[in-house]
Amino acid sequence: MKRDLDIHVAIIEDDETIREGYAFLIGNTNGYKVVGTYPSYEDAAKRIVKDNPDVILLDVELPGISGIDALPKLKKILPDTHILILTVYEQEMLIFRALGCGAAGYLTKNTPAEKIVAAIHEVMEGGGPMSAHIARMVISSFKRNESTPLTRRETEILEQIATGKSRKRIAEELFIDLETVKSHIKNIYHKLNVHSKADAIKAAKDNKFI
Amino acid sequence: MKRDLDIHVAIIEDDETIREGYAFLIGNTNGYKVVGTYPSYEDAAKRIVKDNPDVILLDVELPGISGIDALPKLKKILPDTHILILTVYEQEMLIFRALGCGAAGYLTKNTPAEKIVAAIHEVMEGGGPMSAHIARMVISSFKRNESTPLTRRETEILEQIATGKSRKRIAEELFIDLETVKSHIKNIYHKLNVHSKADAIKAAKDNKFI
DNA sequence: GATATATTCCCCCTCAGCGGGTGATTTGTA
DNA sequence: TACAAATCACCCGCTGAGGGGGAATATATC
Repeated sequence: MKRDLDIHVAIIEDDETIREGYAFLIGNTNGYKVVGTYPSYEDAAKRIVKDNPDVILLDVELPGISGIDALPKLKKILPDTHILILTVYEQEMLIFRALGCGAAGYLTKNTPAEKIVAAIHEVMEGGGPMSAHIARMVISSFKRNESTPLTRRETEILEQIATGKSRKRIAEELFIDLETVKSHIKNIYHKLNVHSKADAIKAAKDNKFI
Repeated sequence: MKRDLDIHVAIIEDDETIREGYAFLIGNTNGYKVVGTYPSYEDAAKRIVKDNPDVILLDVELPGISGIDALPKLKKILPDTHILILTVYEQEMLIFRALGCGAAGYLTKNTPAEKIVAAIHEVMEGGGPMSAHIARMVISSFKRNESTPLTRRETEILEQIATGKSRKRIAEELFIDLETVKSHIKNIYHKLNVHSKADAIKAAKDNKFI
């Protein structure tokens, strides 16, 4: 067996039973090798660079520095390593923050063992494994509200406003008069019941009109 | 067999071979029933409401109205139906537009048959099935650039600017002086080589600093 | 201890932009 | 035909934005 071709996996997880369970599972799967298991980020930081894993399974609820906070630090010392979040939490905040910090995937702990191994493989192949509910939440974050009180033109102009453009510039780029833009903005404010750009943007974003 | 408990599936796909292939595959899987197959949106529009599917497999490259443009129309006449995009294209634009229009999942056509059936099931269970590469692209869209020329405070303030807030309001909300905010903004503009809010927001977004 | 860098605050200046009121016209579409 | 959407007009007050200086604190980093 060519150990060089194995996918090197590291596990950061405080619960010993779970940690050793994953290690056993992955270590005994052909093509995978566990190069390190650590109960916390602090422990991992000492040895993980020389262990040099291809993929890290990272728990979120760790003692000391949380998994989320550890993520950017790990990406810094191991830029080419893929990090898979593994957690019981399904809070949007955590998910988006993790993905924003460069997590390659996000799995919940009820994920069956064989799926975790498959996810590691998927990550190495350029995929982005996610648990079903996570994926739905991620997709939902893209979804616009289909029932907006704004007309098409109003929505368009509000989007321009949200990019910080001045009304004059919007007018120029849409080939309409400044007065027309002002008119639209006035109508937008009335419909959204706001009195400033910032509040309009916030209201529209909260309701996913834009 | 209780037909009422089957998942009702409709297929909109112009290629007859593929369409009938999917129909055969899904129709012969226990728990699934194909209630309609249509070669275009125009054809589907006539009958799909009374066929009343739970899930629609929607091709993107359709004659006449494209699948993407058909998506919002279908969501309008069948608000509770889940729509799965099935396509050969992996263009970001298309993907995000489809997800923004309320697609429940996005599969590429090289997806093996059994995975498509699994995806339909996943959609009904509240999941959001995506092909591996699609998922990675979606995840990447969340990812920030880790190397920004801006300091933490500058990034924070630029984010506030991007929400349309005035400098005064930002100062109040961050409990700092207006002059401090002005100072930071000046530094941001210098670093990004811009001279207005709009350009700063654009430059930062393009480079994923925010 | 010296050197940067980040963060904070201060003064000056000009000009364009913003928010709001009250209208009208044309163009589709139901 | 009646309605909504989109366009343009002219009024007003005022505050906000952008840019020119400079300078005092930390807090690292060397």
